[in-house]
Amino acid sequence: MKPTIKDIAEKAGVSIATVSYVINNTKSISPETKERVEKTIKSLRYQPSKSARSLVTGKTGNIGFILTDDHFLRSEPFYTKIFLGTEFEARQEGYYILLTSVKKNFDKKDILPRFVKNKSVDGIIIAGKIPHILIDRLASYKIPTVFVDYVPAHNGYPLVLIDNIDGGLQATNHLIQLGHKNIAFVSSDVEHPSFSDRLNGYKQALEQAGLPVKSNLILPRSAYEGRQAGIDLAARLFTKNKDVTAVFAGNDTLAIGVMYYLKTNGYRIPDDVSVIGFDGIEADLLLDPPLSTISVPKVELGVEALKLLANSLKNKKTLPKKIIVPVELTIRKSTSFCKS
Amino acid sequence: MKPTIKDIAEKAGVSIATVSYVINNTKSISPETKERVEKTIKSLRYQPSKSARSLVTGKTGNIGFILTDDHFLRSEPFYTKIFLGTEFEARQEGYYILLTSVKKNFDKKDILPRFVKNKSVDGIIIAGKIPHILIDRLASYKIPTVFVDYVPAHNGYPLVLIDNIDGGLQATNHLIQLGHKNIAFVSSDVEHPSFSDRLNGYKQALEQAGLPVKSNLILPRSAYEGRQAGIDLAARLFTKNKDVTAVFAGNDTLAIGVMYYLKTNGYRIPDDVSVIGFDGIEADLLLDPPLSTISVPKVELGVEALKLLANSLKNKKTLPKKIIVPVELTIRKSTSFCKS
DNA sequence: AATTTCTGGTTAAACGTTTAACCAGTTGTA
DNA sequence: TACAACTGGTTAAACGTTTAACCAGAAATT
Repeated sequence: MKPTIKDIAEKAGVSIATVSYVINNTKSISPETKERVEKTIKSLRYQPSKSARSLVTGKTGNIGFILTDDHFLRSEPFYTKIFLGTEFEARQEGYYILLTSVKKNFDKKDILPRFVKNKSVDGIIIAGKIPHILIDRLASYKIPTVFVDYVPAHNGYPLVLIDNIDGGLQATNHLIQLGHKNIAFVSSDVEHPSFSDRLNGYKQALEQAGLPVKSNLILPRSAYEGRQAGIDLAARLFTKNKDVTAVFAGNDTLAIGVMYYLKTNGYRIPDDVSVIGFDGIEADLLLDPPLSTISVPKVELGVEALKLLANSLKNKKTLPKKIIVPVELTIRKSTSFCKS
Repeated sequence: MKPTIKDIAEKAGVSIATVSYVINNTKSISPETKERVEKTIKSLRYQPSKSARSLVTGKTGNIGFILTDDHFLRSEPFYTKIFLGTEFEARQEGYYILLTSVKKNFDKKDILPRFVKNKSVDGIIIAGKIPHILIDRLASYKIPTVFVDYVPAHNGYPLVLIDNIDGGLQATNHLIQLGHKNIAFVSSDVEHPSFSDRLNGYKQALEQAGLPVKSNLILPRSAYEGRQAGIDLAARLFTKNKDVTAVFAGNDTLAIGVMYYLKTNGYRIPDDVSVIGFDGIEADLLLDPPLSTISVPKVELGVEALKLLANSLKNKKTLPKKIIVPVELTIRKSTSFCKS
């Protein structure tokens, strides 16, 4: 049988309260007793019962992790890595993570994750863009929540974000330094706060360099998704603007679409057109040339999210906080000096 | 305050035991009382406390899901989809899933997932190949375990498997029907039971067709991993055997490596060499031509694993069972008639 | 010397369920 | 008629913790 706190108490010759105080070190106990108790705990391989504990404390020791299934299934393991970071940090902090995905098009009729309905989590981490209606419905449960890599419309939530503006700046500056003047920006959905920030970085970089911001070179959205959006945007861009020599794509998936369009239409990369992405896709031998990109420390995002949540669960009084993690320019082969 | 079973009992004018019996319908209760209780439950939005429940039943309501981190981070979301299936089915069955990854090279010094050490799961699902030492150490905890997509050396475990032999048969038959005679098989690690089964299917197909099984066309392992292994194997294969017209790769990643080698060495696919993979990678516009493959119903694998585990947790007496899920040939553009 | 404060501990209630044991009434059976 | 067997319910113990309240003795303060 699994030993209980009672077994420890008896074997160590103390009351169960003392054992509890030792475990949680929540009261001053003499060093001798403390050691004696700790020894018996070890010798019996005692592990406190989580259910008994949470029954009395009202805490579950669980944290929910929510993302949309299309994000979860993205072939580039972006959110998977964030999750990995979260789960790893959760071990340190003694939490379990309940991972659940919701439909991208979550609507009224859909049911909320079970763990929020019966409150079997102490807090929630939401990764990436999720439907607004879901956020609203979640809010009514008053469970502490932190967002990673997404800024919900209603603020007041603690956030862990990528430095998208700076990333946009770095990407654009890189192209500017290579001598490019006609630099385009493409995005599948500029409503998404990440994309709009990247666009802002792009604009700032151009202004700082004294280059004009041309609205015909900014394609903020597409009717398509994923790579197809990149193809679509590139097609629209290059049929009208023959003088574009560089493209900053809002993310790597778009960039891949753009590259696909360019290659199938006779452009050479980077000789005719330079392309840079955003997200830090792994170097991939199928991608020819390898894509220059803005690298994002995904695991760290997840770690920070959990830390933030865990802290606010302990101190109760943490103000809504915002953590911005820096990004880094990764130069590969898809960008080079402007030849025209 | 969250309502408790007591609130329900009072409002419905019965004892808490009755409420409990209604909820779990574990005793005969008159229809009228039953309805009255159910109504009050609804009206107060009552949800039984998981911790109280598991304290007395000894069941946690959780299931652990273990896989290695390299599997979890594979860019093709193979195991991610299995997980999705498991998690989805878990909702139906009322379980939560605790997902955790272990290092691919788990060894003695590494610590076991927390949820097994303090027994906060009722059962475990293990997806894909995991280190043997981990399996052994897990075994000592006597937690019901099912394996998905991997056959551990020690048997007696319930298994949910792909029909690898049949897949090998189908792939090879497809090539044979296209007129190929010199068909190679490449694998990164034939110790892995999946690969050895696929190889067996390959051999069976050849024999049934009256074709010789040539050992020089079977490359069972590589010092490399992933796509690099495919490149390595193709190089070894084609420098020695000029007459090979078709390659059956043990999985899609290998197949991609093989294709990469062929293309960069002047072979046309499928005109000079046909290539078929295994796993059912999504059609991908970067892959030229799109890869013919054996499609695996990943989500279903996960669903079946959870069902199997859940059943054995309920009936206690389920014998070690083996569930084989069928696979399907997906013909795309990387295979065609033998031209030589 | 008398009082207060601190130290290191104990006792017991509480958390919200499940479930064995019991019981009164009703129905069925010999 | 007497008794057995259901039916539909109740009572109360148990699960394994945490923690407020208490307490005796030692140390510190007046």
